[in-house]
Amino acid sequence: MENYGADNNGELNRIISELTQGKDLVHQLQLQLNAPYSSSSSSPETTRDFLLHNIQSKFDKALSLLQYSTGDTSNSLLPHSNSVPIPYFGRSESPPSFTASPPHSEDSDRDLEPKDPATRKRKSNTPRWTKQVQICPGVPVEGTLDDGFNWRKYGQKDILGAKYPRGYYRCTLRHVQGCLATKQVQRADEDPTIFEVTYRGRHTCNQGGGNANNNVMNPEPLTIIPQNQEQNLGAGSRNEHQQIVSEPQQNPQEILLNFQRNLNISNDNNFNFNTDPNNVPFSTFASSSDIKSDQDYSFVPNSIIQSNNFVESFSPSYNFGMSSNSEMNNFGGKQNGSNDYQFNSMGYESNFPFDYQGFSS
DNA sequence: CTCATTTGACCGGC
DNA sequence: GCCGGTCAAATGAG
Repeated sequence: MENYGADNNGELNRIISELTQGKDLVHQLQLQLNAPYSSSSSSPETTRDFLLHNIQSKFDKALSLLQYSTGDTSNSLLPHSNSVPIPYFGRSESPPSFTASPPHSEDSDRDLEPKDPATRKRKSNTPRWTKQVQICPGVPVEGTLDDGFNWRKYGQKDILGAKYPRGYYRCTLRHVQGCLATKQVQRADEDPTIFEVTYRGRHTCNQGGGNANNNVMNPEPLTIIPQNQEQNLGAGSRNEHQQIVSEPQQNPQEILLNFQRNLNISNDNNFNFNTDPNNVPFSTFASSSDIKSDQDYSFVPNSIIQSNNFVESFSPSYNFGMSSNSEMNNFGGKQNGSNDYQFNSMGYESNFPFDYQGFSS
């Protein structure tokens, strides 16, 4: 589905070059980290910071090149990317023919008193955008797709004409901060490995490093990928765009994904290149909550598989801090004080709340 | 005990 | 009346 012309070959070489340099830099960083205590001229921290900065720069550049080259969807490196916004997505969505819901939520108690009629109106004119996420076949989906936000499932429904039920999620900070962002997740009929994630509303919460605006505009730039875990992707809040995360099929993707596979960062702060790429299944994104302390993690620049509209950069926000959100939404089990590695630039971990049972039935 | 998920029921648009 | 979206009690996990 992709045809790479001569121009793209040139771009591709540049991308490869950048990634290769980045890989070398990672290796250097690994040596730095492994070194007991180098008596070099500069302090270890300075050297590491320097290397880190360069690595980020290389990745950034490669991503920019990649996304620049994917600007033309006909030559897209993203098999199903669609740079065209799709304001209303789905087989059953109604046009925005009625007035907007008032800002207050629909959480009022329907049993105690009549609801404000408007409270249950569909949020038809709230921002809506869809992304498609493809998972690795055979890999359990029971985990999460990390989009940098914490979601809580509030419903699931069988949709007419759809094989799989649709899951409904809302921001966990809905009650705390009045964030009205919601999302719907549905497995595609045609390809069960593809999930359609429809986001509605903007995050007004402080998830994502406390910058709501940043949340709104930033899809997930970077996701941590524990090996042997399920895919963990999602969109940050951004007005109307579509994304697809797809399995590598063409050279550039393979290159990048091999790169991803080979680049790990382990929990002891060591960067590693896997010697065996087969060790890391593709797209084994995982719930942050599933991350075990002794696991290796793979950096995956989600931006390379995102909308063509973006030129993402690796944000150096490798926040290894703990999530302090008391309303953590850890689907598949609660989590209290476990290590939440925050690799999103938004500085927040979240789980993609897939209910595998629901989506696999 | 707390909190997230499940699931049947309800609500509102069409 | 149908259907999608949401609510909230029940349930279960940690």
